[in-house]
Amino acid sequence: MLDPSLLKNDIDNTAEALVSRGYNLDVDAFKALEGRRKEQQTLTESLQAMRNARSKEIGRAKAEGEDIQPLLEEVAGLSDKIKQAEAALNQILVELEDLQSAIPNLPHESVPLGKSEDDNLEIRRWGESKPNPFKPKDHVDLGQKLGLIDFDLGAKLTGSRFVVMKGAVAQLHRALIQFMLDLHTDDHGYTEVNVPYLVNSESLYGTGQLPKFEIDLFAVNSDPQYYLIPTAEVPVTNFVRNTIVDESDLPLQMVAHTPCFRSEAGSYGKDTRGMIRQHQFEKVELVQIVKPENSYDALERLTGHAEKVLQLLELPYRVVVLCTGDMGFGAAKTYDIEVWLPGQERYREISSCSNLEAFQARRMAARWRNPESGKPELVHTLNGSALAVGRTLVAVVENYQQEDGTITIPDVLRKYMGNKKIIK
RNA sequence: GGAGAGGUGGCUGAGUGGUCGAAAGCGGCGGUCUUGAAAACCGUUGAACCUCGCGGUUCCCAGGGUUCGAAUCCCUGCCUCUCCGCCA
Repeated sequence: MLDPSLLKNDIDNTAEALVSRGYNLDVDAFKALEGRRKEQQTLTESLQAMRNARSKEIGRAKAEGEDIQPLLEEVAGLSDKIKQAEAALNQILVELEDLQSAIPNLPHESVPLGKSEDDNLEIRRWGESKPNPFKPKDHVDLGQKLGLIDFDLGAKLTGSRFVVMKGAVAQLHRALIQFMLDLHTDDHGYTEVNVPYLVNSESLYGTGQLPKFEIDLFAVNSDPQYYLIPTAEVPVTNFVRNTIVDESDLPLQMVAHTPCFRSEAGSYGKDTRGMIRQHQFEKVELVQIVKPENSYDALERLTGHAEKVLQLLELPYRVVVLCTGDMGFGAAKTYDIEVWLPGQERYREISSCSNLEAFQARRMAARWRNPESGKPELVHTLNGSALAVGRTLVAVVENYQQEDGTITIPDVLRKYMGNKKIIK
């Protein structure tokens, strides 16, 4: 949600800034609706004020033993009028809310202009893909040859875009999770949290998935309706929904490992091969709740925390800053980290680190008390994958493959795998 | 699943249907005192929205209802706690 005062007082500039990310705000419709709101609110509140004053008078008159009948007659019908006015106002407020909750965040000034991922800007690379003396296989072939990654079984149990990992690959998957959690808690100062995988619609509204992106979610047939989380960002960021955080508790830095569930509506035929795009995958997610003045420093650090995982795994990667047209709905600025996949001979997204500024905080009413103003003010929220576990596993398998199809286990993971050195 | 109790400001906790946005205490902030601190004392201290301002509106878990008027009465839902049953 954008600052409503931007829409009320500076809507033309705001609309222009939104165009850069491909969103066309209907300025005239908004202005008209906002005008109606103002008018109806003034009317409603003056009727309410009248009722309050008269009711007080009646109370006083009754206490003094006066005849209140004339006063009662005077307010007859007022109550109905107020109800009508309130209903009309609520109708307008709902329309305004619908409109406002569908508007994406404004991009930060440092974000490059662009229309699609082709306009994203690479800002650094780390590591080099080892020149292979043999033609590298992709993780599907490798996994099948080892008999440890079974897509057919996943499809039998559930359907397409599900997978079963077995034996040492399942163990590698678990080792990656533990390695990442230990790194972020021990070295980067995050608090590990374990959270629900089902959330309510309020939480999804708070982080921006609802109401606009319901189609991307899996819903559970429950009453009230619950949804499977598409990312740990949802439950963890919502820790601070409707709360005023103590200044001394900021920044909040939390790390969670969860499964993530995505319907992948609209990506039919995309990445159908392999584990890159699954309906269910696991992720280690970083979330920070910070003072506004610190949020861009925090974004750099958070991105660095995600990069550190790849560095320790010695996986080559690059960092790109997303252009205005390619950013997610709530993001003001996003860095994607892309890992080198020899099987595809290209970099693929393995992490996305975003500063949402006050966009989610406003939807969530997540605030802190600023001692300078003495007032509650909105916090800034950030999140980033560190990392997507399934894709990291793919990267390890493909980058550490040997000519005979076996996989060397990265040094930092061996202690989590009984000091095993190789998967064969 | 059965029986009961309860949800009020940062926290604890009062609140006969009518100056209640709400007593009191704690905490926070400011001050007096003190070499400094503590203690004591005095004052102050919820949020959102409308308005240049005066001021106004809304909010006592949520949503409905009764009433001229609801924190207070009624209905529904959600959540918490206690006891019983079941259960990983």
